[in-house]
Amino acid sequence: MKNERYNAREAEPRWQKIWEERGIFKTRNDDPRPKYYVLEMFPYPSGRIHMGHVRNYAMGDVVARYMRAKGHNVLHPMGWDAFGLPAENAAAQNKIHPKSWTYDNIATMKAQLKSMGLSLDWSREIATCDPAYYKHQQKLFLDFLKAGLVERKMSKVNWDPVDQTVLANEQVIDGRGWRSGALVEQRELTQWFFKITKFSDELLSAINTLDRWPDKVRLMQKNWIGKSEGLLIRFMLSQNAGGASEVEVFTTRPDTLFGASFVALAPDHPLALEAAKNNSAIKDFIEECNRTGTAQEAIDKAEKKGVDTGIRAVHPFDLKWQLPVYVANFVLSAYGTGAVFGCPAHDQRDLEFARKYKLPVKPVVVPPDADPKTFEIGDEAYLEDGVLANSRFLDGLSVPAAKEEVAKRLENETRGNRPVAKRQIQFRLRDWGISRQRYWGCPIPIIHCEKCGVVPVPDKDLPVQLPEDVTFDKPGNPLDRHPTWKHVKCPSCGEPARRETDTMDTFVDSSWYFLRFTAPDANTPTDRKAAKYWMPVDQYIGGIEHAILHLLYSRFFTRAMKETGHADLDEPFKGLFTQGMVVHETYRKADGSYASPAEVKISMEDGERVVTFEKTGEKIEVGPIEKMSKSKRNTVDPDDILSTYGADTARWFMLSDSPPDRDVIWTEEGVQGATRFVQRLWRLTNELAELAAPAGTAKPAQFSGDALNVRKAAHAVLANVSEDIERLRFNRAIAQVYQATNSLTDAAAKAKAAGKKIAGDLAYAFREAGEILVRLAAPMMPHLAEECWAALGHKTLVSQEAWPVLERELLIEETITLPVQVNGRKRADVTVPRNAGNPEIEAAVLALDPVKRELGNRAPKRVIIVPQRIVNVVS
RNA sequence: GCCCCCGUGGCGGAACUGGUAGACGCGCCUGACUCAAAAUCAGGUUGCCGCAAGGUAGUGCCCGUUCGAGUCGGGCCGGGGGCACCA
Repeated sequence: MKNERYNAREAEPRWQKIWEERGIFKTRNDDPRPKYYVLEMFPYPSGRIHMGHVRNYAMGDVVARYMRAKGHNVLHPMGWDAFGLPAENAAAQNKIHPKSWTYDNIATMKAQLKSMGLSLDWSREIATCDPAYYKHQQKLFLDFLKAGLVERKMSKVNWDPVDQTVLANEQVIDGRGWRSGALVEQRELTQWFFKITKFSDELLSAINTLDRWPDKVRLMQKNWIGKSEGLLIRFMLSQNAGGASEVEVFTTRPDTLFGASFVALAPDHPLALEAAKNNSAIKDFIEECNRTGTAQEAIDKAEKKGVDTGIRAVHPFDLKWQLPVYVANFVLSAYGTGAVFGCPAHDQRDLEFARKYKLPVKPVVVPPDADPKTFEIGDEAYLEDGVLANSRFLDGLSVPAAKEEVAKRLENETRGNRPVAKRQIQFRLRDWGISRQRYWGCPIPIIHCEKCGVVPVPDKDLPVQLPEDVTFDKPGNPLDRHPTWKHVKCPSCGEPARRETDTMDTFVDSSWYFLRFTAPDANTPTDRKAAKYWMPVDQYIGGIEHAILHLLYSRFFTRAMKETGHADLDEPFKGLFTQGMVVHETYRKADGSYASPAEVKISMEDGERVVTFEKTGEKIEVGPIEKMSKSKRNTVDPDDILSTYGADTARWFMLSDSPPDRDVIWTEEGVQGATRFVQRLWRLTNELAELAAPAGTAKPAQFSGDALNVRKAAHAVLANVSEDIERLRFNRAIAQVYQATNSLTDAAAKAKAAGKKIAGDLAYAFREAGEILVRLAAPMMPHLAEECWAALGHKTLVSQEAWPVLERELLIEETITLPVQVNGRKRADVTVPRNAGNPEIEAAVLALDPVKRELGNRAPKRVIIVPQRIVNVVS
């Protein structure tokens, strides 16, 4: 045994089989131990797993195995985010049915995940495309509908002409569909919406309770919800314009009202459209704005443009003061009222607009130390805090006081029986449109009847199943053109009616799967008892790309499910961790084409790294390190890695090199290092198996010398690794394991070199240290750890062993070595008893030669002693 | 344009609340074993001066606070990410 190399290829499947046969990762809902729910974002079954998955699931598995060893009942499930457009695209291209394409992919990827040796409870596996899952999603939809959380409304939608589908605003990137990249068109459609805005305020304020989320994600969500407090102000018009006698604007800066020099309307504001009726310049301008639309946004950014409508608005505080009303390209119709008053001195966009059209620029807020008479605005608006000026009764007030004063006065002034202004809280967040004109999604369980209108599908008829006989040869929705599927009888009146042919956004599927995992076979969407026991997810791990949408929708869903009696909590994810990407350097051939890592050969010549194309020997230029992608050909296939090096090596390396929230660079050398360590730990374990006391030997009463040192080192590492895993600092945990391996290897070599038979306390210490080391490595390298555990003479599985118990007193040293500085510069070390008093330490320090040399004949001015830390002598 | 994050050896990165800068890994160099290679083992590896002991500079740049700054504050420079022309 001793001289054999560890053979991962043979050992890994063997241990996986044992784990599976004994069902040790199956989790029960009625286990008395404290619960711990660790979840990684479930994958889309695209075909094969990629390195990002390996990293993500390796992290989750470390947490799961660690918490299990710490005595928790751990839920660690896996499933498939299985609906979505790629399946339909594959169907259209390769004549494979989306269902078989999806399930084939699931089978492949499941086998890949299994070869990673993850401690998953596969009995809870979910696929969102399974009618057994989406049946409950349809029930949730209907319950939400009943509870007033679903709404059907006409709305202008982003139409993706390539995917033939509607996109949410958040799915439009630079005016293009986020998947297809096609230019998005505007269309009017009747859509189903989840009323997420009902929870705007709560979703925002509860972010403050998510203290185990990354600050970055919390900030992104806050910005996305976008709360702003301001004032709605009515501006009377000097003449009626098409029946309108006023225009309402929203502002967060009512304090700057006396600096107003114009009013601006969005291009599709009703008043703008009215004004366009008999003014071709306005009409042309509006058309120009519509034509350029969102796609031209970036180009338009530079220039603020507008057209004077000729209409004049009356200043709310001065009936004689008239402001020109413009239609402007920089005013958004979807936000606020679609109209603003322009205050050029204190808004950059307004300033640029005013300069272009020679409108007045009057500062009304000036820096506290500036003279209002001479303060002028140049190319930049003044956005800082300051004191009000040129503002009549507001002069001298602070900005908040002025805001308050304006609000108070205008609220109390009525014109046409209504107050001139009212306070308003405005959110950027919009309702979540979920209708998709696609086949491969969860059908919306609604029937449209001529007589009865919108009729929910009765619960007993759920699920509304997708028909399987569909074609993908034409664009558009196969459900809509299916010959029979949509024709049904109205559940209410029995007359012929038709089904809703839209399916749900796939973000719906992933908004509650974490709840379903707690009772995957329940015949209601959730088993409330199980959900109550397991939720919230204690540690959720996934990519930063889901920082906004998926997480926000899940937070909404959890609240909506609470309101409809399916759950008992608001926040689904107590701890969130967002991992970095896996990146790899890129290789370019002379002709500019990319080469894959598998095709190149890397060698060292005169200390220089030389990369060549293996087949032809041609030189390769090493390009920047980038996210692994097919187009750059810098991907590494997990299957190759797993079959060459084994799962433990792949997992180890994925966790070792970089902090988990940062990108990790995949390098061949790094993997080699990891695989070397596998062998080192295996050799050390076998060495220890010979040197150490047999398993089960009674603990000696006393330890001294090397035995004590071995124990101290082992327990110090134990303390650090435990803390590092708990804080998800896997790279540090691994560095600690390396260190422990080094010191134990040295200690073993020293003991052997001494030539005496190792017995007594040292033999025991070696066993203890070895067993600690193996268990510390186990969450990261579970297969090797099992093999080592067996080699140490155990019949049990290390996967089921408890975490080593820390003996804290071993961490306390009797003497401590303090660094000694003179004037902040390290000059020496001093070793003193742990509880030495300051005078004692000072005396010892001043007696040191380097200190005496630095001080010369002078007496020290001060001696600063930081307990247990450092001594600094100031001369 | 706005907001956020990050700059530490040849490389990835350590350094808890201000307290020995460079843990650990990779790479490289030297040596041992070997006919040779791989594997393994031992030693070295921030720059500069020095045989060495040691000294000296050093965490993107400048300034400040402090007995003491990679860490805190101000101002720059560079890189990355997010976004909303959001009034």
